[in-house]
Amino acid sequence: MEATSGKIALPGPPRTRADRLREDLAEEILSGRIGPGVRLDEQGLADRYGVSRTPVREALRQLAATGLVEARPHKGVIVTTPSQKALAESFELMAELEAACAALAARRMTAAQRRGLLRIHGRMRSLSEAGDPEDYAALNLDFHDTIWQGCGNATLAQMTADVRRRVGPFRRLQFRLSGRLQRSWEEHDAVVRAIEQGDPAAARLAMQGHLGLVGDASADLVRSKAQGGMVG
Amino acid sequence: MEATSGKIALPGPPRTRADRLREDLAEEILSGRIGPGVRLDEQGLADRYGVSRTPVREALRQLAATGLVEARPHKGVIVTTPSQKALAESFELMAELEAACAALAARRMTAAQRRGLLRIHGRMRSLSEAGDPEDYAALNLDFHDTIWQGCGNATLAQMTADVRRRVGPFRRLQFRLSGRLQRSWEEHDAVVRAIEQGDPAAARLAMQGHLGLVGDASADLVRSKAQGGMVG
DNA sequence: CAGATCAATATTGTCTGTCTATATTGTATG
DNA sequence: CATACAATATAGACAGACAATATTGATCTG
Repeated sequence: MEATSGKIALPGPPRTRADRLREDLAEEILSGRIGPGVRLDEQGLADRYGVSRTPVREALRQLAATGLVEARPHKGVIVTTPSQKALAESFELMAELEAACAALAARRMTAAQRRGLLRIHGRMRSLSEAGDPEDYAALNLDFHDTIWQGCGNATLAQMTADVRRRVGPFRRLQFRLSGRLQRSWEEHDAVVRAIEQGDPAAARLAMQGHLGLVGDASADLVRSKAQGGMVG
Repeated sequence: MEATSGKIALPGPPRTRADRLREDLAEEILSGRIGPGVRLDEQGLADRYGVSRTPVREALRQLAATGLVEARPHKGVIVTTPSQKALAESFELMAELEAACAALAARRMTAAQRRGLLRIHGRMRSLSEAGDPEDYAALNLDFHDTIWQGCGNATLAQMTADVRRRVGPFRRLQFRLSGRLQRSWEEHDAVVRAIEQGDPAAARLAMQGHLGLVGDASADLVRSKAQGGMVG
């Protein structure tokens, strides 16, 4: 998967330096190596990467357009530090998008895609029983990716993937992993069953339930309480 | 509403020339004055706007990041011409987002927001009966905007507004207006009633029905048939 | 000594000019 | 007539400089 725009699979490697720079920076930010709030100095980056300021500026503008960094005139760009509120909103948005994918997937997934989903789902069962959070998390991405692809709407799939990527670095702060694998697998199971039965509504609800946002008050709570913070 | 990023309300006017240029160009594209497929010459734009190539390039990069234009290395940027498939996908995405907004609004709208919605809804009834598509369309935006704001999730609201704005120039190509006002108002009425009753599921379904994507085969059709075309 | 005012500084925004790389076009040649 | 190659135009990138502005630090005043 490509770094910045999140395009699923591009033919050749990108050509311009600005593109490469943008992807490098995006990767460093999303992996946490650069970290929120850090200021990105134009000349410094130019020196570090051995290019002039021109491609650096273009890369930064593109990153700013994706929301990964924040640029204010004459003050430079900094890696965005989402507020608690903004994070909660993004999680909720992600849940809605994933749920929409699941609902559409229940109607449109091809037989091959369903087989693939079942295969992944089966492997995850073993990992959940064995208690292997590492590999489980890796396959988890495949699981969701299969559903995204199965929704038959590349635009929606792309947007869902993008949102998930953006909140990715902050997921660990909100989820406790240990012991949750079995629970997670059971929630996945509900999604898989709904898709198998071709029941969009059930698939939507199951996915929303999996992402922990069915009727819960957490989002509403954050919404009413947390006001301040930075942009996201 | 601001032009490019779609931010709802900014305090001061933007400062850098690149920002202004980006907004001007976005406005010209969204209003249809520039039109899909048109090539945007850097030097030409620089001359036209009395600036150097630098801010022009940055503006174009930002527009490319939003998907309004498409930039390929050494070939210049052109206004994106979404394929039929991409358009259908965007409409479906918009419907899902609007439906999510409606569902959340049913749970979270404040009393004041509900009053505002009812007020707009009432005025639209008169316009629909009078057969005034012009004013009806104008108020229609307010109607949906009220629901976006009422969902209590600014991130979701922003994304919904952005998607709607992007497909805006193409809506007229797919919708026939005359005689549809009454039907539209009735669909709105279903949404309003669901929100009034605080029924998220009903609100979601009503909104999906309003946007013409409940169980219909149009999207699936386009998906299976239309393959070619340009990016979107 | 605390606080405010203003100058020095650093960084971004922009310009100009130049050079290079690549896509396109046109021409010549087999 | 088709292909290969050269000419051209434009985008990508570089370099240096200046302007605009935010930040910082020093100075001055109460």
